[in-house]
Amino acid sequence: MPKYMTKQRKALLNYLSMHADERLSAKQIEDALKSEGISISAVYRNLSELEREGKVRRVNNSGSREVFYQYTDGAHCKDCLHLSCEKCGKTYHMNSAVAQTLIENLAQSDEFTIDKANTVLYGVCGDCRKK
Amino acid sequence: MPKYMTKQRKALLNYLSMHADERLSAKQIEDALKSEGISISAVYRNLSELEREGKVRRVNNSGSREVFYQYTDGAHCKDCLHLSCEKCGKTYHMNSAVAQTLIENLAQSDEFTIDKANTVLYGVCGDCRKK
DNA sequence: TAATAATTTGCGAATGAATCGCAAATTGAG
DNA sequence: CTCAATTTGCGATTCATTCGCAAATTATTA
Repeated sequence: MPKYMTKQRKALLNYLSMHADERLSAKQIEDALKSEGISISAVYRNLSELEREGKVRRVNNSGSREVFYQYTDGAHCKDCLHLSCEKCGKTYHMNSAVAQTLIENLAQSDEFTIDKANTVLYGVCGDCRKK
Repeated sequence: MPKYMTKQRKALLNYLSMHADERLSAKQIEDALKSEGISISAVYRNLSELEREGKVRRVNNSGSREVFYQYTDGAHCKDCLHLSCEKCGKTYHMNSAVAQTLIENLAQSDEFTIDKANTVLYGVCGDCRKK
């Protein structure tokens, strides 16, 4: 969709690809790219663009107004539910049979169609639990 | 926790109990109670208070900054996951064996502990699907 | 019921993320 | 290299939420 590959966009894409599946705030990104020379407006504009293209997803903890962005390659995300660790913010991709069963079961018995793209299960991941 | 039962708090509680499990924005509540005489500040303050008491829950769609409040009696919410309809905003309480299995399975195989209080599955409910 | 102390209210100001408008700079095609 | 289209950065704006504080309300005690 973007017509011109500017240095700001290049820097952003580069940074995002280094941090796939992490939850990053706009400010965090701006700070990280400060040295490359990028304004907060450009950060927001490009993130929105990437969101439209389906490469970036906006997320936040339930009930919070604090928004994060996360870059996903997308390839392996077609059919999985997402788990988000409340401690470290990392996203895990779940594509187990159980998840599938849950989704199908809901569709049939409860007549509720899960929107996989927008559903995130919150909790604490194994790594963080051990600490 | 509140010491004094003011008319504003009474009006708010009354309104909320009439709309249990619905997602209401602060503005929506303010508008509805305008005639009773309540300021937006009082709406926010009392909602926060109720949230601290566990009677109100803040929610929003993933990635959105738009916050809603929903009143829950809480009694039947101990062990269920929540389904939220993206069309009508209604919340459904799911306590099926499948959900339980999903949660236990994640805990064991993936070592991910679901935070039931903060997890909402998004999708479309049966009623809205039919339309 | 009147007096009093504590709490809560409403207002207006302050905050902070995100968006907008626009002139200036950058990009890439020819 | 030239030029039109696109993107940038800045500053102003919006909008939900929070804050500070004086004034009003509440409940208690006499």
